Amino acid sequence: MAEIARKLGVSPTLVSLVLSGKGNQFGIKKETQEAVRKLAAELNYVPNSVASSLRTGRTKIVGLIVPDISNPFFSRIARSIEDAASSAGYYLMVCSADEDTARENQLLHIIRQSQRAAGIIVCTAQTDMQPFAEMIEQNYPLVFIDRDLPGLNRQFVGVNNRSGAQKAVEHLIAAGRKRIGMLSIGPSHLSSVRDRVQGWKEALAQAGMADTVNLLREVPFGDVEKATAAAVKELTQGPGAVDAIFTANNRLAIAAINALRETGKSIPDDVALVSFDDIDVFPLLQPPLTAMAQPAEAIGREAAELLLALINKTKAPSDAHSIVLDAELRIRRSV
Amino acid sequence: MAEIARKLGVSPTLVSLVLSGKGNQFGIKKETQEAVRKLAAELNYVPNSVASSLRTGRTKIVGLIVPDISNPFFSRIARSIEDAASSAGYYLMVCSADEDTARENQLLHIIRQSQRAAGIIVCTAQTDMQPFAEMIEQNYPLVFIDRDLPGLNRQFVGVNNRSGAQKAVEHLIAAGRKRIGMLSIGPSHLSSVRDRVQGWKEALAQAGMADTVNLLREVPFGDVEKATAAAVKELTQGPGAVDAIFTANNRLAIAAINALRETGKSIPDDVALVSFDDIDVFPLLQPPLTAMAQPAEAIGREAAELLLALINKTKAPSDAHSIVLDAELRIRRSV
DNA sequence: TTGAAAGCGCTAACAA
DNA sequence: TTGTTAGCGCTTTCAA
Repeated sequence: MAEIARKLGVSPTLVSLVLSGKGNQFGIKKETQEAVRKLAAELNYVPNSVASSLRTGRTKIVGLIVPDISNPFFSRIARSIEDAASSAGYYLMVCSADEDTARENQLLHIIRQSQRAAGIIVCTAQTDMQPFAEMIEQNYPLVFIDRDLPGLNRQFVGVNNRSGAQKAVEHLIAAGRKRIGMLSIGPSHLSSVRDRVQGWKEALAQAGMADTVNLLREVPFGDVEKATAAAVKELTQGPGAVDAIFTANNRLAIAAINALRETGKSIPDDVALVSFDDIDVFPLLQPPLTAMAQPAEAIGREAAELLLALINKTKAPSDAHSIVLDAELRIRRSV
Repeated sequence: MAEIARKLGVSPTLVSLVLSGKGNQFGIKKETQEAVRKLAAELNYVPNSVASSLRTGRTKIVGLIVPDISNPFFSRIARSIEDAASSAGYYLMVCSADEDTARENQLLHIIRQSQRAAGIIVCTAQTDMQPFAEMIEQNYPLVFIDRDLPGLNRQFVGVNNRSGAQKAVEHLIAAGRKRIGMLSIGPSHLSSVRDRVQGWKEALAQAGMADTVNLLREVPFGDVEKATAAAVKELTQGPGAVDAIFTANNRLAIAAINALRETGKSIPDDVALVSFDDIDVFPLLQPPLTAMAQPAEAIGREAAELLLALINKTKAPSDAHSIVLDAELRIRRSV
């Protein structure tokens, strides 16, 4: 910048003003502005973002904390956040916390305190509100996605897990299924998982099948494949065997399919299957899998827009706000 | 930092020295060091990374430019880069360039000039070496992944596409297939795609089947589904119909499966199918799909380590270096 | 064993 | 319409 100023015989201030688009506002002559812009382009000048951030106290980076960026659900969200952020001149910093509360808190703290990001979008693994409450109180821009912490005065973007799950189970009931088991991750305190289980229960209750709520099986995070195999085996055997399974996410669905094949059960003849969370290969399976699709792109876009509004203070930080999108039942042939 | 110094009655210099681990090197009293560290912890002090970066000219961010972070291949790589980077105290900034050369160059230029990242790992969409040549000459830390630009004095991490493709096609030949078509993306200048086509050709030639190189069909980026359907239809019809198809990536494989189903061809009875690039659902298909698996995690890890070495100058930036990993044939039942 | 002072490159208040 | 000056929070050199 100094070089431009020197070559043009003007002050660095003027150059800064012009290049940050405040030329007219400060009434700088059109020709001067032209000259500055021309020389900047010739020299391939790009402002040092570090210096600018230090001076202004703002940074053009959006932080994203998710359990695992290699999970397709989160990488799709990341992509759409990136798109929305980049049209506003922001970049995306991605962190995987691996469902580890301590790691997540460490990331939250460091990213914020070190001024690495102007705000954070988080899919939290915890139920402890305290770390977040503090950030929110201090008006740090923060948006929750997918998993909510409803007690907080927070911004949230996610899907309607309860009604989505209900819709999925109603579809099974409408197809004449009488004993509908559920495979979930757990024991879980995560709002998304809890709400899906809740939706399943409500659908059962409304159909007068409340007595089958004992057909819930919770599989630990760490050991999905083996534990699912065991749960499926148990659910599909004996006199009280299920004739349908509803899974809380795509990983459980995949594990369940494998387990059903191993035990020689046919889908949908012996057991119907519906997954919450659709992925692009489910249509390719035999039979193609019926699933609740989540609008990952919309979640990312809405979350990014909300965060940018908070950063730019176009949104009062204090009013709690939820954007709840609908999941869509994609009927295929596994029911 | 000033606060810590004031409360302890020492200078900011001393605090900085202690907290950046140079306490012993400067011979600062153990007790003083202890006191500084203790108070810093109590105050939850985290250094302002922006100020530190401005002063030192270094930043603890690794830039990653890929065509699309929502593609599972790249999100898996991103995850492993993140892991390697974060153990060295670095964060990951992710940018999707969407196979758009102009966008990619803009990102490269801005990220570098604005000092946003200490180095860049890139899966490039272009063949123009000039933008890269300049960066490399100026010793900017740069590592290529997946797609190489072999004329350059560069660092590269990827898989052996040629020999991998050859292995896949040899597997088809060993199974008695006589007319092996290939579906590729194109017309493509990308090293990875080119090398896979080359491997296919070489395998054919070595088996005395060089006359079937006309069974290559190139599908444009933008329109994979429809163009693949057309290509598959053409390849599988008439007297010269193929009895096997080798696809250059997983998206083409998925499109090919759909196309084969639509035309009523059975896999593998009518047409055998092998995909380059395995994804986690291929084993679930009927039949489970034989594929060349790429070690995405290893690619990310090696690339991150190479980049960090460049950043820390433990590696002389001038010596070109390639890490070429082997793809692995996962034999399932589509052949 | 510790401190003073300078300066990274930019921007914002104030002055001219 | 433009320039001067100060300072963001840290690190590094040099001095004590």
